[in-house]
Amino acid sequence: MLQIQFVRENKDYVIERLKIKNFDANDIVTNIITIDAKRREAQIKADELLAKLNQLSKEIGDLFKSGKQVEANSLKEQVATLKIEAKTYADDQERYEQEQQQLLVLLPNMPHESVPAGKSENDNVVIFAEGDASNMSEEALPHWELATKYNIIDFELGSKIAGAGFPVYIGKGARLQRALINFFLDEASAKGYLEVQPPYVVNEASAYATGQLPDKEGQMYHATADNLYLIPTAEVPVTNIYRDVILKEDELPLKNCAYSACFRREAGSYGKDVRGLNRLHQFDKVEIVQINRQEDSYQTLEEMKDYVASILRKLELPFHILRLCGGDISFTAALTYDLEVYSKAQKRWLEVSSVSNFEAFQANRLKLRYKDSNGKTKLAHTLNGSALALPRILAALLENNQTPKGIRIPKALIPYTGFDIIEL
RNA sequence: GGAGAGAUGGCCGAGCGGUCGAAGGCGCGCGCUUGGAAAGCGCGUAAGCUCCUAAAGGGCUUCAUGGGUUCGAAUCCCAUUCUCUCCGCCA
Repeated sequence: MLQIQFVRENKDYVIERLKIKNFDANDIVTNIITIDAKRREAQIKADELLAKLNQLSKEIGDLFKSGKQVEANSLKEQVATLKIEAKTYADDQERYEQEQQQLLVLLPNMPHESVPAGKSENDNVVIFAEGDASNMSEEALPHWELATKYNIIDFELGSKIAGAGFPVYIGKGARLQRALINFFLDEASAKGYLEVQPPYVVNEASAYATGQLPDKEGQMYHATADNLYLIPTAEVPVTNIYRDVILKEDELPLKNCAYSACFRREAGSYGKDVRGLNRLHQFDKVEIVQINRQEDSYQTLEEMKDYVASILRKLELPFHILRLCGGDISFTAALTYDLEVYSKAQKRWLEVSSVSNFEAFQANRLKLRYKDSNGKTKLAHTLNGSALALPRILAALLENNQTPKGIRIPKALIPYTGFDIIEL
């Protein structure tokens, strides 16, 4: 959520910036500013009357104490009418506040200067590429066929138990999952990220604070009996650790990593995108989160991007890094890098990580602040990224490492898997 | 799930319906003291909104959350959430 004070003081700038995201903010911003004026007007009136009420109440108290019952009672009558008046203004104020809030949450975050204009993913800019992204022979199998051939993932069995998009991993497949999770967590810990294990469900307040509610309600599984939501990413519970928190400056940067299962309804997805492991309702992911000073957040973003790249390198996967254009960047992000791995058998790039700086956009809703060296309280900048999501990594590993003998396990993973090949 | 007790500032903890944004302590910051440190002493130390060009200063709100009673609520009443104790159930 953008800060109202900033929007009020930089109306044209905000509208201009949001055009990069192909978002026409003119009407909303104009509306917000009108309501903001009314809101403050109502507050001034309400505050004035409340101040008077407080004053009179004190006088009444004093009068009672000194035994002047009659005067006290006549003051009481005055107060009665004042109260009604004050209530009207206070109600107005609250109503405007809510209206303003409802509009404010409709505004996306402003993109960073370096975000290229563009309409769709086709306008994203490749800023880095590494590894051999050539295709394999025509006999190469896509991962869903490899999964069946080697009996390591059973998609039908998952459908029987739960539904489409809930695969069952078997034997070396299951073991490989566990290896990847441990590998990712160990790498992150070595890089200074403190490991946390959060709940897999969150309450309404948490879902609102990170912006899943109200707009993405349909994308989350909802346990209605207890009004809990299954997390779509560990970002939600981990970021909420810092809801309503004021950090000390020397605690920054704050680095957390977390493994969690992630649950997404993915309503509206279809076709080749959902084939095999490409899009699941339940998947595993290790998430990295950083909280930092405003002036340091972009350096942190580079560091996080490079860190994720280093893991892909260790897994010997060909990848490239995209700077997302205005049309493809998410609602909440100011700048996002996508890391995509080349899947040689599907002959396409698979998004395996998204690393973003949200600047103060999330922190504003979260009320996540820090005291700087002057003792001033400021909104922190938040960043996060997948490091990494398992299914597509698994897909690429299976496809890219298929050989006539079996599926080769990259060196870095062997200590975790305990085997170096998946054979028939 | 049943019965009871509780929720106060960064932490501990006090708080007859008015003088309480809240005693006292700890912690933290600054200063004095010291060769330096500790101790000691002094001062300071919540957040949000708002008025003011800004600073200074003022106003309003906030003692789990939401409502209510009252001229006036941390204090009384109701609901919700959470914590603790006992019972029940149970990985």
